[in-house]
Amino acid sequence: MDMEKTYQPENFESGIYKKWEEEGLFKPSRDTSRPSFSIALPPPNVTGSLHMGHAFQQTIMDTLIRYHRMKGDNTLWQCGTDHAGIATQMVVERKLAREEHLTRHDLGREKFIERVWKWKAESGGNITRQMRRLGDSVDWSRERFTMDEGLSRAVLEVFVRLYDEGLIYRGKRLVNWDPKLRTAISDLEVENRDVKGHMWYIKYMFADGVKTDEGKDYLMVATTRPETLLGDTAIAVNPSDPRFKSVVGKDVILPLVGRRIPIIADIHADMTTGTGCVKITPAHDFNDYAVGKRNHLPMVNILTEDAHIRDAAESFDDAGKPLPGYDAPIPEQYRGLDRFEARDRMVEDLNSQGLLDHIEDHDLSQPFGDRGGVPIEPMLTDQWYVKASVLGKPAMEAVRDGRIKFVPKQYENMYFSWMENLQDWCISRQLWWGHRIPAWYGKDGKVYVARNEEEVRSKYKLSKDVELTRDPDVLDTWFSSALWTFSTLGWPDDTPELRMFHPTSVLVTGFDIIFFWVARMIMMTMHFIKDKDGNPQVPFKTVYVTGLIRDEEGKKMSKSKGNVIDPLDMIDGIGRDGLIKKRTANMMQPQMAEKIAKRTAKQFPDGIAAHGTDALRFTLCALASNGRDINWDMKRLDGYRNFCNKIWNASRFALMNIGERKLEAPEASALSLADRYIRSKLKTAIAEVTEAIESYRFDNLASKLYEFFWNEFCDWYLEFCKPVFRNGTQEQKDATAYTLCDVLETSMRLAHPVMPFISEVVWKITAPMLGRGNAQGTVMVAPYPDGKGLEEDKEAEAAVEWLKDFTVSVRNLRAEMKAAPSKKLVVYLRGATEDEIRYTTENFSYLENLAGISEVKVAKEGEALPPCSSKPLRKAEVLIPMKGLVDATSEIKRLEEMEKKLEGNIRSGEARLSNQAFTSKAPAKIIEGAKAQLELNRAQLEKVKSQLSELRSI
RNA sequence: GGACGUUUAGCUCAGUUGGUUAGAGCAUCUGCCUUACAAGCAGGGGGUCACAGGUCCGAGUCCUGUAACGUCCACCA
Repeated sequence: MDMEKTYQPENFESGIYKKWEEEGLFKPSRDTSRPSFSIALPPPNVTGSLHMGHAFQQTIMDTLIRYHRMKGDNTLWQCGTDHAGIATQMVVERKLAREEHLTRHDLGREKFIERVWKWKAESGGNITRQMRRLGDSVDWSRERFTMDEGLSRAVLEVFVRLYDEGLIYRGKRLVNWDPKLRTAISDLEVENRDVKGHMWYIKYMFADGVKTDEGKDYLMVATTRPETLLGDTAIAVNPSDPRFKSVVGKDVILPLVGRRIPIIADIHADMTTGTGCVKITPAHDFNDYAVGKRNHLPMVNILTEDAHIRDAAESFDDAGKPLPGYDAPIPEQYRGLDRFEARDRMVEDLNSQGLLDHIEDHDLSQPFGDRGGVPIEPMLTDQWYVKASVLGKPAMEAVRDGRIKFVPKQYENMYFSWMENLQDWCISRQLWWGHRIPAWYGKDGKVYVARNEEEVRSKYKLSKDVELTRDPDVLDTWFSSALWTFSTLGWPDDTPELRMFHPTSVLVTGFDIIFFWVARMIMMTMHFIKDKDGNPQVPFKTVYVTGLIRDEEGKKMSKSKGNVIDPLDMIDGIGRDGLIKKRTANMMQPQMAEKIAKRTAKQFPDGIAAHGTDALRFTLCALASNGRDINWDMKRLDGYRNFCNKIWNASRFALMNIGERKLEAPEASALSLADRYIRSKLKTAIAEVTEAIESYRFDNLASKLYEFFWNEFCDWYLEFCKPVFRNGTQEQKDATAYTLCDVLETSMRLAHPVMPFISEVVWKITAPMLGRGNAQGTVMVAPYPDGKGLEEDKEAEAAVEWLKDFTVSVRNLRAEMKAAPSKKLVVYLRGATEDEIRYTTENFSYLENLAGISEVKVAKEGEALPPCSSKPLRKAEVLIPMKGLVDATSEIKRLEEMEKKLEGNIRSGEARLSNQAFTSKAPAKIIEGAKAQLELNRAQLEKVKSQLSELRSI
């Protein structure tokens, strides 16, 4: 197999993946004698596309999966996609509106759902294609979709069981209502945004001629939502507020409406806020709802489901039962108006009637639906709820006692603080795309819950002629996601997979869905899945929480900001115009397009170059510092693409020098110093890399691989190999060839979890040369390096460290003397130890090349040398005759600077060591170190001084 | 209002239970097309570790406080 001269990943990555997949290598071994390792992929939106966050998380998952697979574990990466209720429905609705000018209501439920399935079929393959390009080794044969038959069965099962246990109930309550999507949403889906608004001060006139103690014939009420006054059913004052004590129990006249409402005393009213009087609208405000319940106030709903003023209000009692006797008329002029239009009209009318006292600017944080993007409206509706408080207790316990660990740990705080005051979870959605709620209603409104209509009739003993209608609502998407770890493994059946792979090993996800998903998964799983002793099983043992990937300025990547980069464009590259087109297509605010196009053109004048999958994955790992958001940096990606290129070329070097042939392992005695050294370093690198993976430090994993391969293997070892291949004996050549190939092959296995493709290419060439091929012919299932068979060799390391230091000293001097790189130098070494002299002379062939020298002369102490430029090296000294290279004056100047610096070091060292407190309290090791350092500095100073006096005497 | 996080070189970030003179990549400067690699090689410059106190022989690291930025939660008549 030939390696092309330059690294071009696009030529081989896709082909390699295809082969792996075709050969079924992503499936678990099912070898139960080995530990199981499993990850459930957080299911991406089925019709979505891959963004940087996915690429990041999936890289980490794939790295873990590949590592464990190579270790021989029975490894499963369970994948699949989510139906993403609201998101997907919205996309299809928008498409429908754009292309056919239709709403879903025009089509009707059945036809609409057909369209969604069609859309899924068309675009559902997008994200899985992208995952393949990323190299994800997921078991595609087990791919699931949350609305599959199997998973839907799990959803039904869970719902029915929870209902039968009394943990799911239906009730009329105030919920967060999205008027754009016309559905209830959970409190998690509400996003509070700071907006500039107003506070309106409105006079509510007393009925029956009542006056306050101050003699006013009205109560002043401050509100940010004047339009809701149509639904007011009381005014509240604080029970201990002296200003209003005398009017409690009296009535005021509701402005614009004329209805009488009572003044009540309730602690909700704060004497120091606003005017002290607060209007109570139980059907349109969460606090007021609580006040209404406490005081048994009627609740008056004045809004339609798209937040227009109703033609006639609906009245309920405090238990949510219709209250036809309560007459809450809506003045004709407001009927049918949008809520904000109605506000304007009413404020105008209040003003003209002299009931508007004044308006103040007011900053408030307003709730918005995170999907629909419009202000949500608290709305009185019938919804289904999960009693989260009951399920929450064991879920909290599992994290508290360590059965589930968060990495980084600080996210546990976030989890606890949310779990501690867990609200019941509203699970019904007034959508069409999703799992339909398995509840049926009789004509009398009675509720029956079972897996299907047939079961309802037998379970509740209903005869055939009882008419039943099914609840039209669907479940919150997160309801089915919460079952993901076990529903994908075949639950409610007791499958071998469930026994083998549950609990899963680790969950990799973003902090933004800890509440939405992680917490609910823990609750549901622990309630339904028990181990063989009947104890609740956790869904996963570790939660690895990733930060967000932001753009280079630290801004969130979003379509509307036009700063998104598709991970695939970094892999395969994209031209400038293509990138601009992508970023400005289908914009919600087309006016932004021009700005985005300009910025993009400026930032990427030549588009984005192809970097390959391995470089992208390596970069993502390198940037994955624990618990931090990542500001994406293209330069890092460039740097790591260069690293791939380095691996490529080092491999080419090896093949050029060895040739593709079978290699025999040499006797230990045949190994050169460099061979011993690199084997020793490799052993350390293996230990460090393994430790990094095990502790989820993917940044360390990347930097250890990088350091070893580039700074040790390439910068030094390959250079050490050159003279051997040029001038060595056959035996020396063979030993070095073997070591070179061995270390390269092992490095590829070490790197494979992060860089699956380039490691495959190089491994496939090198492994057979060493007799390490496998039946499948892939590094994917080759054993992960464990360092066995490699020896730590302190002596070789020490010798090579000396050779490196020596080389660096000579290079330093050469640069300072401005000697041409091509000029071979004669170098004197003076004052070295016996070992150091031996290292130098025995390995002169290495130095010749690395330092560009023709001869090393070992000089005795006091021996007269020609005038030299010199540099202390440890306690010895390296000298190069300055003749023709540098004059004495500048050399003296350089040495004087060095002298100054050394003297400074010595002074501070002496001060430290003469400090009683230090010598008596610091550990011996530190004191020894300080002494050695001082001694070294003194020796070096002595060298510098004598050299100085010698030069000055010329 | 409550909680958490961040602040280290021009930029993006490491820095372990406190221990000699604080690191990497990129950028920058100098010199090199040296038969694996110019996507490279060799060498250099660049830091009051946000600020103020404290503990300690010793603080980037521990404690207290301050500031700026960020995130989450709660509240908002």
